[in-house]
Amino acid sequence: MNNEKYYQTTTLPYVNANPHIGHTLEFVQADVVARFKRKKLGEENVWFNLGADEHGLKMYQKAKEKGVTPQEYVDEYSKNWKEFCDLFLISYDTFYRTSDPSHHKLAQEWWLRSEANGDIYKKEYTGLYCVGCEEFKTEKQLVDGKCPDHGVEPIVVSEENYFFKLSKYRDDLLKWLDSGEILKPDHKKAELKNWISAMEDISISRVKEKLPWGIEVPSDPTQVMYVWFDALTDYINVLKDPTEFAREGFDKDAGIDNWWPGVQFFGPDNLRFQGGVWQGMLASFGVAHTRKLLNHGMVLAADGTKMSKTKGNGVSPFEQQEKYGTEAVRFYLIAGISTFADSPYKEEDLKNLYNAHLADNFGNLLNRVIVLSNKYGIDYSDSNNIDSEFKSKVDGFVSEIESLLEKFELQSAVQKIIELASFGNEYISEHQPWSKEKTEKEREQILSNLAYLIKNVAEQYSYIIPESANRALDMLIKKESGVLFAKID
RNA sequence: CGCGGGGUAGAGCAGUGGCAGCUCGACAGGCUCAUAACCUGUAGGUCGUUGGUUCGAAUCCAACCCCCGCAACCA
Repeated sequence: MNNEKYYQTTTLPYVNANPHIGHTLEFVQADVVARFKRKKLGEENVWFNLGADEHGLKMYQKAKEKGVTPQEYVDEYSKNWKEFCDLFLISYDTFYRTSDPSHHKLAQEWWLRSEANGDIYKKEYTGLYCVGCEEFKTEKQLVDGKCPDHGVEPIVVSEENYFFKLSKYRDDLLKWLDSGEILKPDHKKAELKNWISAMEDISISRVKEKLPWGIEVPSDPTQVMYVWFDALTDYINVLKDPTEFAREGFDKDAGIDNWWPGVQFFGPDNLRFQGGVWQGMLASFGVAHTRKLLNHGMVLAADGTKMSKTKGNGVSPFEQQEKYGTEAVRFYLIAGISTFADSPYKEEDLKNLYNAHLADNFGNLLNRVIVLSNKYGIDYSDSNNIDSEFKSKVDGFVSEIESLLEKFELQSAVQKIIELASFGNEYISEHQPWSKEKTEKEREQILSNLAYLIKNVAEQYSYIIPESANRALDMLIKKESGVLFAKID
């Protein structure tokens, strides 16, 4: 029995944001790994967490605008996020919500622990405060010294906040980052280390009067925790108390020690939070650092620049899904988008890659093997008919694919799956089982070999396109010919 | 001189001292079991610019040009 346990989490999006293509990339990447790990380690040994960050000023303001309570507001939005995950077949085990009472309790416990370690202190903070926005502004946010939204000069306000001694952990974090292959991609290390070397203590609370929607500081009811401080603790809180957040049938044994340290997926803007702030917090809590930080790239618009609302060059995951289907989008995000580097999202590429690799290469191979075997009445299901040399070649591909997946090199892994399917097409062309010269015995061996190859391709594809891959296996077993992947025009 | 990444075929990328590669796209031939598919082959690149080191540079060094991200709700 394998007792290795694997835990991974994505970042928690602000719940009032609309899911965009970057979230889709992060979730799909994480989902592919989770599905792979479940296959290798067993369902019960894999835990894939996802969730929503539900506190903060934005949520509070939006709820007020809509005339609903913040809780009602976040309930609605969390539901949308879950639907988004379902739409893209994201097989999370827990969907964590920071507005949940159990999260409040646990976040407060961590606060007290950090405080007991002498890492939290009170300090006066002075800043430019816009009364209209009810928030502090930085100099750069101002236009001609005035708030761009309200056209009013902000006033200088001082308030007392709690601060976290992040600077205390600089050396610890720098040492940890050099202790192994912690961060992917490697070239982001310089950036992170730069930031860590200069990191200062951070404000981790707000005056409750100004921001009633948050978690109370345990020792001071006039203050609430700053969203980052509470939200980040989710990654380990869920391991303590998963009951409220788990999918039906979830029965994983809880406890940090069983599952942590885990693997974290996050985007480019989160590098300093996940790699710096959160790691400092973990050190303060006396909990191990993250096992692996996976920093995916940014999905850029087709012209290679950042997607933005003002430029109107954004790509909506919902539109893409409607246009091409869930699995085509999933496939493109893994096969066409660089796993760790910034990449442009081009619909033309999505179509080409889908047509070339799924319809023409794999889908067509599947169909031709089934049609041939039906035509000649061949049973390819007997594994004794598989040629051993052929089998070891296929197995070699599979082990290469798996070792790439172990290293989270998702795009390279798909390339290998594609190569394996191509090998099938080359093989069938070379051996021509349709030729009149072939004996039944020869046809049986050729088609058995190919059936074995197809089965393996489908199994590897099942992490990326789970529904189609299962359908492929089903068609193969039932010898049911047909078009599995229709071409996209 | 804020920090970091990048500039290689029409497109997306790999290649960190030894004959310029991969996928897609384009084109030609072959095959006919198959989804106008598949197989084989062809075309297409002064590797951002200039200078240097070297027997030899896409790769190392220097300077410069250009693009992108972060710094500012945002994966």
